[in-house]
Amino acid sequence: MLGSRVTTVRARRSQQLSLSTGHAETVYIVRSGLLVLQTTPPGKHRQLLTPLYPRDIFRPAFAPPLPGIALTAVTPSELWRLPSSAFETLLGADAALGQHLNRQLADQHARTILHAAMVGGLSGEERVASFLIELGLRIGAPCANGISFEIPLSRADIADHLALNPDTLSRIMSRLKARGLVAQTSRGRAVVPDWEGLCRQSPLAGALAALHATADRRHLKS
Amino acid sequence: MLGSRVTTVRARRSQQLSLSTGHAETVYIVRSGLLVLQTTPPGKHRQLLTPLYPRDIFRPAFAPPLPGIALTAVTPSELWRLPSSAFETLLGADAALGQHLNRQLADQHARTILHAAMVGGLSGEERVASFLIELGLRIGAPCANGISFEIPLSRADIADHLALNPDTLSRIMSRLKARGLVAQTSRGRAVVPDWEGLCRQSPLAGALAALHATADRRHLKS
DNA sequence: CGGAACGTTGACTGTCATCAATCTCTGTGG
DNA sequence: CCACAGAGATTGATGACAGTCAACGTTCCG
Repeated sequence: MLGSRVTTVRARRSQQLSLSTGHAETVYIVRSGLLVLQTTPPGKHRQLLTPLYPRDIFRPAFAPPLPGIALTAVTPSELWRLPSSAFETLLGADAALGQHLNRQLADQHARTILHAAMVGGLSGEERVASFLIELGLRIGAPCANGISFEIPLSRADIADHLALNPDTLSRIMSRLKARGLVAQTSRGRAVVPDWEGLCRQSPLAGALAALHATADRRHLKS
Repeated sequence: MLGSRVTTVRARRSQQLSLSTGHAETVYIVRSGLLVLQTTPPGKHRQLLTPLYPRDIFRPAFAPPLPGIALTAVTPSELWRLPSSAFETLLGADAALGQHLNRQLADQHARTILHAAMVGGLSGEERVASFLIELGLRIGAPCANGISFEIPLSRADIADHLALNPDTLSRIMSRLKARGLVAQTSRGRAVVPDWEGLCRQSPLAGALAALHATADRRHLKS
């Protein structure tokens, strides 16, 4: 019934999606790929505020009016775009669907709060551990030596997400590698040989598992 | 029509509202007062994650499953409590009302992201300035010497909200006072003689104004 | 093979947390 | 009304952690 109002949008790596289409607000729903909401204040470091995974819902109204705010694709992505009026119809149309969407929105809200708790309360090392745990839960797959996953973000991206300096991030990663908690196979790919050990590095591991573990990844919840 | 399912709840200062009522999730709507979502991880500092102002909506699902998470009243507060099923009926029942509630939820989401940007990207002094701006926008009133408002939180509360140490916060406040950007009349009450000057201390002043200025406080937006 | 982007590492600097001593409010009881 | 006690706030000294700058190493591209 809403088919005609839904557009499929494809975004290349680093492509930015417009947030302010003026009067008619649009809603995006991520189908595949990874995007981030980022801001670049003048004279300050860029910040990656919120990662968006498949099934996540994004409305421009979620983005505070910060200078240089933009929704950017980290990996090639596919999204649905629909007018917010259509989205709100969806929320009300079918009770089960509406409940599901509300649940999804609440989850995303909780993830944002969790990120604030991470950045505000944890040391650099704990933040990096938490980030690796999040990635492992989201895109990790068990392999011979442990849990393996692609790291789709560059060093600078990760640093900007964790409120760290790229140099500091590099040091922390070296320390984690020295302690055998992570290993790097190739550029942009990591293996976690000791998942439990990594989880012990982050006081928020439990909350991360609750919010990021999907049905097919419960094996990581330990 | 939903009257029978809405309960009015009163909370005293420091009173905690239960988050996990088990199966039937409840939704709170703040009528008056000020509350915060806080967490107290074992062996770590408490964190005040999100302040809740009148008209704000809170669902337990917004709270990530952190250790010691609780919704706490900072000042005596009054809330409406209703089952989440009733809330979702509200969302769908009336298009205008649903749109308004969705807009409110999006605003709160944006505020949470903004807080993460504050804690992650600003120096201690900028964070304190941002906090004072937020309070001024929310509860400030013009008076003879500038904008005046009550500070409902204790020093330790503010520090936990801004991811600062209470001692450091005290130092920063002293510096701001020395520069004439804030003044204290009595305990727990502040006056901002130079609103513009204070806004210049925070790179996020504009975003704060957009998200916190209510219709009757546009005079502060400058 | 060369160049550019990215990552690593060391030395130094600045900011903020910690600890401890002192001071200031506020409420209470004599 | 004053003295006192206790909590909270201020301030100084010190140390740990993360940011900055700079040099060097790696990877990936033409």
